[in-house]
Amino acid sequence: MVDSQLTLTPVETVACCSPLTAEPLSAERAERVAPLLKALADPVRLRLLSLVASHADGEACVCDLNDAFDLSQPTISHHLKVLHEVGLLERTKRGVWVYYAVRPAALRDLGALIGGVAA
Amino acid sequence: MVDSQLTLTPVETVACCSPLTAEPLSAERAERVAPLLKALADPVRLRLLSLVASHADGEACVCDLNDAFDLSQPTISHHLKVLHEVGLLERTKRGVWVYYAVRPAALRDLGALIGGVAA
DNA sequence: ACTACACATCGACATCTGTCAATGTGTAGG
DNA sequence: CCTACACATTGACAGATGTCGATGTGTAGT
Repeated sequence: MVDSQLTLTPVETVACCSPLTAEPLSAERAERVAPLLKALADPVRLRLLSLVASHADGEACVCDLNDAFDLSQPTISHHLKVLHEVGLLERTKRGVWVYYAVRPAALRDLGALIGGVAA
Repeated sequence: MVDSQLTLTPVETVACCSPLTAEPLSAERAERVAPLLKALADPVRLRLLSLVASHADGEACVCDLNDAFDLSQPTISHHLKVLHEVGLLERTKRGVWVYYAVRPAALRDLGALIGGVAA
């Protein structure tokens, strides 16, 4: 596993092309966009992403995120992994702590794809 | 069942407030936004929505949509129902045919929520 | 080394989801 | 009425998903 350095994350395949409403989405592109939306389509992950995004330096420690939910630590870890694998969250380890940060471009592109705002 | 006349569709609960990145999403709001994204988070439904949106008059007959996929008619009907229930698609019956049309505002608001463009 | 801590992974489980074949419902023509 | 057609609903089933407890991994302090 080389992580997102060499492999193209789903989010990177969205940063192009016209919005949903402009022309029929090809089957291939739909298959690549869907996982991104699937990653977002969960209340906990939505809140996690929002929490990280609206944090002070645009990043948040897992320990903080854990405390914000009535869920087990493995569950939070799982959700963060999903958001990370899809390319919506960056992962940085500093000492014992792990920090997640949003990729603003990812959200912007996805929003444009759905909302129809010119990319 | 009174349909979307009296009950508030998920999509209508999104048309407000600040984007994900502005401030932490409340648990309640996350619970209401997630179903919308869940409805979108499927390759077939993405293509259906895109097909309808980019159709001539902004609406498309189910018969046309059926032909665009290698899926059974009930399956397409199911996906259209999901998109309709969540408020992304309007449903109109004319004679024997049923036409679906996108709600532009719904997509715009959802895109703004994700993309961070001011609502 | 040992312990404590932060986080990830694993295995198991109940629930949700996409799909189909079969059937139902309503509309229009003969 | 009876048939044909467009679409919806139902029931069933395999596969995906969210959750947890238990365990693994790596880092830092004593």
